[in-house]
Amino acid sequence: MRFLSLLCSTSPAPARAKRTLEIAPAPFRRRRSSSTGAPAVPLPRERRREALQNGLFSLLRRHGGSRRVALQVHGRVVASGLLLRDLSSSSTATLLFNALLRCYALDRLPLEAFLLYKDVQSGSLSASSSVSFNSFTYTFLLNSCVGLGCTVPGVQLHGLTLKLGFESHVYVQTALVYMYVACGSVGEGGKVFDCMPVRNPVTWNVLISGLTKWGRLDLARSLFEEMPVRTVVSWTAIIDGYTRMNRPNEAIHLFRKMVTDDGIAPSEITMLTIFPAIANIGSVKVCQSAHCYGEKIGFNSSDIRVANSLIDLYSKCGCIMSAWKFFEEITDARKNLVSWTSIISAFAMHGMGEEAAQGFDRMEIGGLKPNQVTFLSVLNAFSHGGLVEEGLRFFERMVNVYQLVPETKHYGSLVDMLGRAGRLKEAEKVAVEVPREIANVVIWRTLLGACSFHGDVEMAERATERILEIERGYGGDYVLMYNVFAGAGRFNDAERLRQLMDQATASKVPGHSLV
DNA sequence: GTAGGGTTAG
Repeated sequence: MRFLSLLCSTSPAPARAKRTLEIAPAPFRRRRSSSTGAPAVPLPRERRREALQNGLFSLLRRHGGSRRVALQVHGRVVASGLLLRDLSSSSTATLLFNALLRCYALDRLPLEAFLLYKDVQSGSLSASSSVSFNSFTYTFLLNSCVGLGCTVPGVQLHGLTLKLGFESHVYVQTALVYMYVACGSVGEGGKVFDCMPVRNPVTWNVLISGLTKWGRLDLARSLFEEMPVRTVVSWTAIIDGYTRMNRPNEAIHLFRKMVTDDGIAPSEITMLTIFPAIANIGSVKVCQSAHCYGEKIGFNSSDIRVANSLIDLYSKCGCIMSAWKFFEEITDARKNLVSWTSIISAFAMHGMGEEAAQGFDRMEIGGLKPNQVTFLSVLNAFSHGGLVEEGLRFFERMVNVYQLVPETKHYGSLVDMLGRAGRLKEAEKVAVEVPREIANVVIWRTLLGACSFHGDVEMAERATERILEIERGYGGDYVLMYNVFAGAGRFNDAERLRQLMDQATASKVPGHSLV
């Protein structure tokens, strides 16, 4: 574990760090007078320590988002015993300690946060504690708990904060609501919320976002209507809820309402939230006006995520040329891996395998390293474009050159690609070779589809067997298999299957077109 | 020196 090696290390910086960050003034370096070159009088110990604390603190502020810097500062704190000693309570020490916790909370590193807290609390870092815990400490610790996926440490902190008298502290209580709902304990979060004597918009937003995240859209909506002051975050959260629940028209309606009724300007995040809703309704006109708005307000050029999402949006609205044109307008320096993956996936959607391959090559030349998502997009492009040999070659490259472990979807794409091309034996071989831990029904369903298309009855039976081993309730499988039997003239088998389907009480939802 | 919404696959 990186943290433990840090603790044991005598070196102030973690071994993995590429370079040690320069902090002025350095702790044990003697200053030289600039005029004479003679050593200056060393600062008193306390002042020297405070200077170092300040240096580390401002370093954290400047590089707040960097995990490497946080770990380095942590290492420095441990190695130099900075939070230790017989000082009376020092505000700088507390400041530094909290800032470090904040970094861990933002970076979702609960373990590091708790170890730091424990060390200070137990006194191994603070002989008579120069650090005093305050509301900030508990806010950050609670935020660190998010992502643990369990509320146990959070519940303990909850008790502790009550004991310490933070029961009406808005920040601490809001952090509690956040911790509970983010960990899935929506009811507990609601209880804390209900008991709060004072709330602010963030408190409401935290609860609303948590509710939409867990699909409780109606409850979120009523809170949204009830809240006294709605900010852009509130609107974004509720819009996102509708988008996720596949209710794009309501999402777009709310977006318009936000701008016209409340006069609130959408943020970058609001744009990111509304794009999938626009893609869902597939309106080129709305897509274009979203593009224009982004240009006007500057999001398209200031935030690469907005630009990337626009590529995807154009593509999903059927405008591959606009997607391509917009992509090309982004300067190479701004394009990141997601930009390239988005355009490759756009080509994939439109069956343009050659273009996807060219895009991939250009990306590689530009020095970007593809990930699993990039490869999945490329494979899908080859599958939809019928470029089987290229697909197999890229799969091999993904595993051997880039050392990426294929996921179920990569195998699924291969099966689809081989199956479409009628190379059923190879497709079945891939399906059989999928590691057991990640094998799923989709792989076999894909193969069954290909068998049905190419009329291979025996293989279709084998695929159906595999599907039924895993899942029995999906009527589509029976229908496909029925068609295979019927197509081969094996009407008795077809009838037997239909009875089997009735027994399994599988139901097939009748197909319908949205167009 | 606090807290909240986050781009690509499907």
